[in-house]
Amino acid sequence: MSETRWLDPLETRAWRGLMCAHARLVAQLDAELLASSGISLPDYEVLVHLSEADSQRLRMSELALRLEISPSGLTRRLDGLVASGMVERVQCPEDRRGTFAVLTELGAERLEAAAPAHVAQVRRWFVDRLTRDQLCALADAMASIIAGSGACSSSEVRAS
Amino acid sequence: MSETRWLDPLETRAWRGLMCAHARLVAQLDAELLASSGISLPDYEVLVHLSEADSQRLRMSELALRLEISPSGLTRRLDGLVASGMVERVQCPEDRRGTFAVLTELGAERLEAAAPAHVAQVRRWFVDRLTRDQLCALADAMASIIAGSGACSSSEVRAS
DNA sequence: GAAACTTGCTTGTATATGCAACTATATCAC
DNA sequence: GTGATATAGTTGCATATACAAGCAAGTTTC
Repeated sequence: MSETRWLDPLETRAWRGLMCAHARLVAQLDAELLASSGISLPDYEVLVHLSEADSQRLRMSELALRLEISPSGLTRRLDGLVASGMVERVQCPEDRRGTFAVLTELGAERLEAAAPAHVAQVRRWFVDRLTRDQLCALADAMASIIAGSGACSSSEVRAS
Repeated sequence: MSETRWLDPLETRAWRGLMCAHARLVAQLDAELLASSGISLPDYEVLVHLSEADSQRLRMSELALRLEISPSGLTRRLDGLVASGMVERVQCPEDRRGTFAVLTELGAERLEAAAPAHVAQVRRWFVDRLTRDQLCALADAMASIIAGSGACSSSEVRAS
């Protein structure tokens, strides 16, 4: 075992900065989204993915991959969204084990109502703090990390 | 209310990329750390912060700020670390409401044992995927975001 | 210096989220 | 086709984490 190569100051700054910035952004955006539209950030992300999908529906397994959460986590998250009428479960006709999560009319409306304020907050706390070059460098850097990490749900980052 | 200015492709790529890369990194590193040393990533972070502090101790409130978690979350996290003997609680003599979390001998040993493998994994999944320029751009970008967001526990990012 | 307020931490409670086990269906091997 | 295996999703259980309320010790106000 060779001598450990510790992180130098720049590496540390980048690593801790990433963790800290993420925590701040998520806390801020979740709180604001909940206050402005009564939808949590995780729920919002479900709605966004469904709204972008063909026929506004995705298989549970595919949705879990895109959201980076466990299947069981998604089951429970969907329970909540179904209870509030924003999503429906529809059995997949080709594979009767499978279930589609389908965005409802109400879900689409709630999303449409929530989105402008949320996007404005993403701008405020994230996009507007960075130059165009920084955004580009950041996007490339994140793509490298994602490409290096396990099974990349292909559509995760390239989409829209 | 003006027309919503949606995120353009680059902005979206940066934003989603950040969320996705973070999720991947945390999942990967937590699993590996737990497997290699039986310490969870959140616990490891507590140990790191204490090890870097003067006299290997920090007030609960300060530690919670640095870790970006709630006071109650820290109380419970510390309960676990105290139970496993890696941290002690010591009443603050100047302010008897206050408590110091103090790294124990055992905690320092466990941290020292865990650190090399963990740092190697941070290199593997994060540092090594980026060029020096990317690391620098990332560190600066994250610093801008953190500076823009609420009360920055001053030491969070500049330290080490 | 006592009442009102603030601060530091913990505890009650609610919600979230993952792993492992389970059920149901599909696919493969022969 | 029947048994073995694999896959999709859900559920039991354990753990995590936050908010709000509570308690104890400082601080301020008068």
